[in-house]
Amino acid sequence: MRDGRDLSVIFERPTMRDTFRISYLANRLVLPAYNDIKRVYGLSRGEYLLLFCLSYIEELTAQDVAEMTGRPRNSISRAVHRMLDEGYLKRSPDPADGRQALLRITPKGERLHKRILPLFEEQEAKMLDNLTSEERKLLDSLLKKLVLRD
Amino acid sequence: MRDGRDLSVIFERPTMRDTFRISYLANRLVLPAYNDIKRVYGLSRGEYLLLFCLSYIEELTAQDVAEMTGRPRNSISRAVHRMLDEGYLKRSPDPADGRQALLRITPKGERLHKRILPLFEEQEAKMLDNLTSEERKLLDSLLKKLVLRD
DNA sequence: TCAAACTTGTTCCATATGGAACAATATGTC
DNA sequence: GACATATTGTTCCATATGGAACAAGTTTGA
Repeated sequence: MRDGRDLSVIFERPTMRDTFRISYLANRLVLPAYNDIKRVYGLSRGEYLLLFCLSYIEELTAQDVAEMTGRPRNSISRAVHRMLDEGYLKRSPDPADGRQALLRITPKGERLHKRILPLFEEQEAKMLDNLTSEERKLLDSLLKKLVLRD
Repeated sequence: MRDGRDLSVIFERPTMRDTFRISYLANRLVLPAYNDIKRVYGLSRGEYLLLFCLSYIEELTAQDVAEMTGRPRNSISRAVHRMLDEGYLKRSPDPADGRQALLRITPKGERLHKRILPLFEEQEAKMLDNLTSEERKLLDSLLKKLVLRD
């Protein structure tokens, strides 16, 4: 930045304040980790999101993951194929519905996920480290209300 | 989603909870509006961000915008050229530093921005509409702390 | 029961995107 | 003053990304 100009006034805009702040935070939280993941493990965002979702919910369809993450279905589809090839996921046809398939993470996938998680946790910790524990609880409950909204 | 399965448990993960929530909210807040902007006005995200920043701070360099938004410099550079061509921006060399140029929004750019803003405001209002005004104030102050952190 | 409407996952394609290298200018240091 | 270092904006390029159309399967409803 040239001389001492303070660009952070952008966060004080009268409208779109929360939108811009949240979007900015998301970038800061997530992009450095995705870059590392790409560089070190060769995974794209969609591929990582698969690991992420399946590490917490054991069985999901591609469509489920698309809904949970807000990514388009074709991105997820592409990612599923990559991850199957690499042996991080396995897939079985759903006996109850011939259109869809059930995805699960493999032990190899779980090991990968365990190595990746700290990258995000580090960013999150950095972001939160000037909040008191009270404030963190507040933030947590407010965010929860927002995400469960729709 | 197949039958009544509740995918929202993903928001209760023990780690990366805030990261995932913030990232999810950012997607929901911002992607629909960017799609509309692309479809209706033909502007990409980078192009819109230029309007956004320059509608609030009257004079900025491309580098300033890159820092404020967290986007890479080449994306901004590309956007600047498009917006100059369309007449939404004007640029003048910085007399004090031959490397950089000073950007300003034109009246045409301002009119465009005024038409676009409601798209975002609508999303933001929708997101916030189940928070009380107390909670909104709290959220506002917490987000402020977070964005000013680094 | 059967056709229309919808859903899932996929492929194709056009475009958005960001890293790396570069030229021009500025700054620092001796 | 001059050489090494840093910064700005740019171009080039390889890749990520998402929309649209599609095939296969499922649901709906007369």
